[in-house]
Amino acid sequence: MNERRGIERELKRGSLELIVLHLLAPGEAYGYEIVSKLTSQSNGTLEVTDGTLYPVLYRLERAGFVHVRWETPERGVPRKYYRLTEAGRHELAALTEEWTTFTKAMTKLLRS
Amino acid sequence: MNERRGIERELKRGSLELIVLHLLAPGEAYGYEIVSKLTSQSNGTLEVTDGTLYPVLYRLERAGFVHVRWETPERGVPRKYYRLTEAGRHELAALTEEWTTFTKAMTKLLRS
DNA sequence: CATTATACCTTGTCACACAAGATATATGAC
DNA sequence: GTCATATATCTTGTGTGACAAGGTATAATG
Repeated sequence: MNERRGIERELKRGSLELIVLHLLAPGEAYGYEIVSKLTSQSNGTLEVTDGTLYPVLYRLERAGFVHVRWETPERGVPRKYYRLTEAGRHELAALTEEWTTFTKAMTKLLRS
Repeated sequence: MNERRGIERELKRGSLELIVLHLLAPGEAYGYEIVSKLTSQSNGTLEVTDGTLYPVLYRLERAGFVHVRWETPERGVPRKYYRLTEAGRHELAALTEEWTTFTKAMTKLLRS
């Protein structure tokens, strides 16, 4: 009881979209790949379940920030590849800016 | 239309409790005072409305992280003063740790 | 005396991270 | 052969918390 659910779940809010856009910046990637990458790195701090990621990707697509391409290999499960659009790059820049501003304000406060 | 609501609202999630605990660390304070302080400083980045803050304070009280004291001056509106408990100080330390870990992971990712 | 500032509280809305389910194919173990 | 695991996608429901928008009451100011 008293679960002590931690604040990581809340901390990710607003940051997750930025994380995904950033991961797509170097080139295209598919959903499962992003989940695996986030799970393996950063000691799981930025770990995300697939049930969380897929809605994010859908939102990004809906907003025009990513372009989607299906790839169906001769053997294997089809993959959905995501690639940043021009609008997506602008959004990435804007979110990075917002995130940095907020974090700087927090850091300044916590040091006072 | 297309409101572009920004991510600041989401970014505050999880951080706000930490902010309040931190502001109470030097000594007691009352709600309206905290709202004013946050509104005036940090270019409004960490600005909070009273409708947001009071529920936070209530949650902190409920969890035993703050102690509450009413002060009714001979003239003027009564104020509700909040002061950290020992459990509150531990929570402050724990949240600071969690926040720092998360932010470091994000910073590392964004630099890659 | 009407407005503004101080100081508190409540209700309803919205967004989103996540758990828990589901589907389908390929591979490896026994 | 079949049973489990890994790959890869998606959906539905739940809980949480920041906020808008309302409310009450007192003191100061023009």
